[in-house]
Amino acid sequence: MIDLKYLQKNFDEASAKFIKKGVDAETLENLQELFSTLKEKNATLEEAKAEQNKMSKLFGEYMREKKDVTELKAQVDAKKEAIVGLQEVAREAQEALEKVALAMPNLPDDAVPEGKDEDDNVELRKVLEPRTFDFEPKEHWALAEMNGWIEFDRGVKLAKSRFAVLRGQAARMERALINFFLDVNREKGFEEVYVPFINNATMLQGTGQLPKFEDDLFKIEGEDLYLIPTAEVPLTNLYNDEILTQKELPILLTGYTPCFRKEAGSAGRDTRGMIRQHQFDKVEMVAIATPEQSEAIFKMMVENASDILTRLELPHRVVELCGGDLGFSAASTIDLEVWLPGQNKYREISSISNTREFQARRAKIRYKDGKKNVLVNTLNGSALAVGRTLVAIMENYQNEDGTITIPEVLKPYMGM
RNA sequence: CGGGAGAUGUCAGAGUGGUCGAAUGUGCCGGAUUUGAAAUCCGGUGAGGGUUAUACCUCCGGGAGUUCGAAUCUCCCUCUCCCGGCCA
Repeated sequence: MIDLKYLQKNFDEASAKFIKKGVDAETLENLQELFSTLKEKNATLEEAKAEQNKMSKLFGEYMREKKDVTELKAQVDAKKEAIVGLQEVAREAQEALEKVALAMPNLPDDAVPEGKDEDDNVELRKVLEPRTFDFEPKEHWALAEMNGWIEFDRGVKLAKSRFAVLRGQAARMERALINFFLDVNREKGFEEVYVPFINNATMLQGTGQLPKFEDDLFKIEGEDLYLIPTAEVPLTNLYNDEILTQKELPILLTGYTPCFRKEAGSAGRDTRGMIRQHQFDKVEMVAIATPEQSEAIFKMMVENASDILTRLELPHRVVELCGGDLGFSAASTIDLEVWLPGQNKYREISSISNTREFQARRAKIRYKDGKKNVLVNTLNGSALAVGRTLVAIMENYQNEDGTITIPEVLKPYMGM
């Protein structure tokens, strides 16, 4: 959630920033209006309540002194009636504000490049040269079929489209990758955590998936529960509504979870292969930090994800997202894109974001700085998306006969 | 799923209609004592909103109700613990 007090006090500055992220000025004005209305209605209501409280106290005194209370009672009754109306007005103002405020994206950092979509993202650097092939490299779905690694049709049979089955070596490599990622993250100081794959609506609101993106989530029927779309949700919300001590920050967490996404709105995109599935594995990094710590941790997280790709000898590039391509909760994001020779392009394999206080404000995650409670900064990033890594290995490590060489670093993880 | 008990501040735990945002202990912070530490003593210490700052409002699991007044009474829900069933 954005800081409404900041918006109220620095309206022009905030508008300029929001425009970078594609929010129009009208929405902002509306929001500011709703906020000041709420404050006004609340003030009126509270004043009335104060009067009622005062009279009730007096009532107690009258009783003790055995004075007549009929007149006082009439007064309180009248006040009570008035309060009911005022309460309704205040509640409506509250709801109107929340509806708009919870749907507002985060403000982008000042350093975020201008731009409206992924074409305006800025490539920061390339890591490792793509290999040159003396044959036509195949796409992963062709390799999957040749090796019997992935069964798309049976995945569809078991569930529906965009589900797949991994078999034999592919299934083992999936598991090897998870272990490899967790081990590297642990080396870098992240604590390994195992969490529920189903979270309640409050948690989903805390990290920003709800209320705006309900259509992207798998909901459990008849329950207030959702399959998680990313481990960012449970890992960050581990500290939902908590006040941490400054000593324990930063908290660095890593965890493996499957992720479930409806992929609403991406009909027709990446329908072939394993790039975009309803269920996929991911190892996630999450950091809870003070505002002073968050920048350095952000860089460290990017380096770590890049390092994992390097250890797998997978060529990739580091891309800074422009304002228009930033996700809902992010103040700044760096994507890692891995080279896919079969598709002849770079594809996203990791996305690392600093949400600053945006999620912390929604999820009420604070720390004690002296006497004051201060919102933390929360950061998250993949290290890495497992299915897409498997795809990248297949395409980059393919041989002319369609076989796939196992990357050196994975051999111990696959009992080789 | 069936039976019983419970939900209060960091935690433990009192409070059963007004002077209770809440005793006491504990934890934490500051200070005294000490060469330093432990022990001891003194002081401070829940959250959210609101205000320049006070006032003031809200919160004792959540919601609805009774009452001039609710942590305290009534109803519903959720969760936790114990016993039993089922079960990886």
